Amino acid sequence: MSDPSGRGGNELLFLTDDQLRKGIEAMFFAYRGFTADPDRILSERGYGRAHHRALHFIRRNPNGTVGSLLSTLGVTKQSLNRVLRTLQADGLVASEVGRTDRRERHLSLTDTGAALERALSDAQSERMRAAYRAAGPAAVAGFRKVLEAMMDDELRAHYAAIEAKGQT
Amino acid sequence: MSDPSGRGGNELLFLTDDQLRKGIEAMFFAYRGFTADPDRILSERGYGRAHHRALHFIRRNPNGTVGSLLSTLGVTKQSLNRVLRTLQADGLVASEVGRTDRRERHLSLTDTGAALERALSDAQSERMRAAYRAAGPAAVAGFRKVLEAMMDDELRAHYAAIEAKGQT
DNA sequence: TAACAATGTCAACGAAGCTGACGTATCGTC
DNA sequence: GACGATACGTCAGCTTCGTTGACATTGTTA
Repeated sequence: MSDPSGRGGNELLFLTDDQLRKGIEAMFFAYRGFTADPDRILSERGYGRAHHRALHFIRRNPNGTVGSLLSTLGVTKQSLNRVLRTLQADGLVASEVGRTDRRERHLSLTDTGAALERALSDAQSERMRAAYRAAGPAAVAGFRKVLEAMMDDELRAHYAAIEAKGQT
Repeated sequence: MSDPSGRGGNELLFLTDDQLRKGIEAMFFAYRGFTADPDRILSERGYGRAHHRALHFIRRNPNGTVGSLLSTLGVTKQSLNRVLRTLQADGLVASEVGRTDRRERHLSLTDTGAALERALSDAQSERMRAAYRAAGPAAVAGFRKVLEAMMDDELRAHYAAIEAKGQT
């Protein structure tokens, strides 16, 4: 902030220890806000953040296999399976045997599943929208740029692949 | 939604559903990267993310009380106590009876505690620095702006109070 | 047919959050 | 000086969500 814009040398002012620390703390506090709204909805219905993530990425990649979901989420199959089992039992997620490879299971949201996903997504988007609006387009571009640079290489590949698929 | 971008008005393009979703996913993947490096160090020593947070904020506010730490971390005292107990037992954190109010306990890092905190902080800062450098000063300003707008009001107050204290 | 791959599941464990209840020391106030 | 509030610690028990390890089932492929 407040770049003294003096002259030459302190284009590096933003790499100060203090600036880095502020970034770290901002990330910490912002992530709490980021998850707060969906968490409320989820806990009302007896679900947790893990269910949210599963719903989100199933919607993002309908009819994707369990394996692909596993690798975007980055958890063990045992952990995912626990979540998936309850979502299927509750009729939010449907699983279909693969056509070409019958070992695979392809996951999709049922109508009720899609409804919950939408409720969660709306809550989170709403906060995002407010933040975006408050910060303005230029800030948003910077925001995305820094976040992308912060990912692990492997995660960035996932991210890029997902984003490339285009939107809704 | 999905502003057909008819004509003039798409300074609002950044508020598109698709843009918001990308922001959400970027946040998800970036946070994983954000915590990855410290997590590695911590698990080597048998600690978790909760210990990291405690060490971080104790260093940030040396001789702060347990209560103040409690409210910046936003967890219950039982949860914090479990962490604090091990950190004290391992000689990383010192607790001193308050001078004016003897009910209070004031927390500080010992030398070994400070050393671990520094190791964690360095790892995290390193990634932050790389991301900042890759994204550039303008992006960093935007990054911080959006993050601050994303916090809960109450958290933003905490954040502001902490940042106001100036740096190391 | 044999090897490998994709998935599901049982069991056990650990980290880290939560609620509720209770104890102790201390402060402040009537 | 007694009493209620405050700051902190702690016991017990529960939940979510991650982990490892082992094993079965079903299919694909060489």
